[in-house]
Order: sequence, then C-alpha cells, then structure tokens
Amino acid sequence: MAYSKKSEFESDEIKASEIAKALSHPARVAIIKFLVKQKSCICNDLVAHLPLSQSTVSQHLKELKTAGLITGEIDGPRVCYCIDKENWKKAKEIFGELFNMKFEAMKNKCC
Amino acid sequence: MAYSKKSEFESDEIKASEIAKALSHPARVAIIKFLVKQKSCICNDLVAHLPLSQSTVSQHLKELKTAGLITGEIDGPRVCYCIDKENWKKAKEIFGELFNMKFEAMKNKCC
DNA sequence: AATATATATCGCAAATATACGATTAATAAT
DNA sequence: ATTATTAATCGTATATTTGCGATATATATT
Repeated sequence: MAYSKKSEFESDEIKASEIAKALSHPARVAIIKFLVKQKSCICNDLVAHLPLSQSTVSQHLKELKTAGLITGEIDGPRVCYCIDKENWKKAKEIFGELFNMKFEAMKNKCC
Repeated sequence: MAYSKKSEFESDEIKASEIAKALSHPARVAIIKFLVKQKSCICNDLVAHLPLSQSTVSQHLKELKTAGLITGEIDGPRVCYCIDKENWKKAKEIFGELFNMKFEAMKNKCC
C-alpha cells in the first residue's frame, strides 16, 4: 500500500467512516454504553468493567476522544470521561442521514 | 497481541461494532451511498466511480457482503450488487438503539 | 474456437490496529 | 517526605487492513 486513498473521498463519507471507525471495536461500543448509562465516568471503573488491561482501555479511550465522541476531564488523581453530547448528537445525525437515505428507482432489474 | 478479546464482549456490542467496521472506510460508505441512490448496481460502474483499482474495490465489496449489508448476484458476465434491505434495516435499528440510548442520571459531578 | 469483457482471487508490501507489561507522571493519603 | 493510587505513554509483538498488479475464471461476442 503505497499510500492511503481515504482523503480522496467526499467529506461526508470521510466523516461517517471516522465515526464508524471509532465504534468498530466492541470495547469502544461498550465504553460508550457505559458512559451513556452513567454507571460511572471514572476511567478505573471502566477498566474494572472491561476484559482488558488498563493500558489497552486507555488506548481505546484515546481513540474515542480523538474521534470527538468523549471528553476526559482530570478530577484529582482520576480522569472522568464523559460523552461529548454535542458531537454525539452530530454523529447521530450523520448516521441518520446515511441510514435514512431514500432508495432511488432502479436502473437495473436485479434488485 | 496474544489473541483478540472481541468475543468477550456482549453480543449486541459485537454486532454494532461489526456494522461499524463495515462502514469504517470511506470507500465502503461511498459504495453504500452509490447503491442506495441506485446510480448502478454493476461492479464495473462502482470501480469507475471510485478512486481505487478494480481489485481493491472488489475487496471492499467482499467486506460489505460478509457484513451482510449488500448482496451480489451474477448477471451474465457482470455482478450486480445491491443493498440487502432486510439487513440494512436491522443495521439501522442497531445503530438507532445505540444513538437513542437515554442518558441516565449522573453519579459523578463532572459531566 | 478465439477473443474481449467483467470480476474474483493470489501474492505481496506497507500501514494501522490490538494488546500487554513496564515505566512515567501526577495527585492523594499517610 | 514517603507511599499508594490512577491514568498516560512507551516499547514491542502480532494481527489485520489497505492497496495494487498479476493471474485466474467465467460469460459474451465474433
């Protein structure tokens, strides 16, 4: 693979794929669910809840943060992670657009 | 990485992550959009539409097919790809559940 | 039968993701 | 001040993904 071609696509396609990528590992889906359900915001509680080591959970958190889906605020010696509600809403809209696209009239007979 | 831990998560988390994974590359989002908009079902037209080689497009199509989001029917010397409407609907529901989760009352002050 | 067209698969190289233990850094408690 | 706790980062091994050209396969056309 000489170089990635991702940038050659339309920006809405790139944006949707980035959110999808952030959610493409069950650990990250589990983290989002945990935070929405507010079982706790504390990183350590997430580590306890997931079948992964602390360093691995930290990496997954970083990815979700980079994608903008969560925020992380230092709270004493802990870090409190929260859903970024603004971006979460945007993500919902982006996926809504994708999944609510209307099927256009067929130009081929096969489907 | 000794082994993958993906199977240790809940089945709904795994399912959501699998759909997300299928949509985690802009080419695959573009393919879905193209098929929903029915610009064509023919593989060759997809290749012409995307900035990728024929073999690479074929691989992306295979991934979408494996994820169940599209079907591929042989039509003479061509293959006609279509959205699997049943599974597309299911995918929409799975993402709907994720994005429509209600935020529970806070147990921490930070968010 | 020979040729052209369309698509899948193989083989490979490079990039990225997954996972962990060890280490570091920063705060809290003693 | 020392120690304990929490979380990020580093280093590393392995797995997976991305991408392409070459090749194989299968149908259509001549």
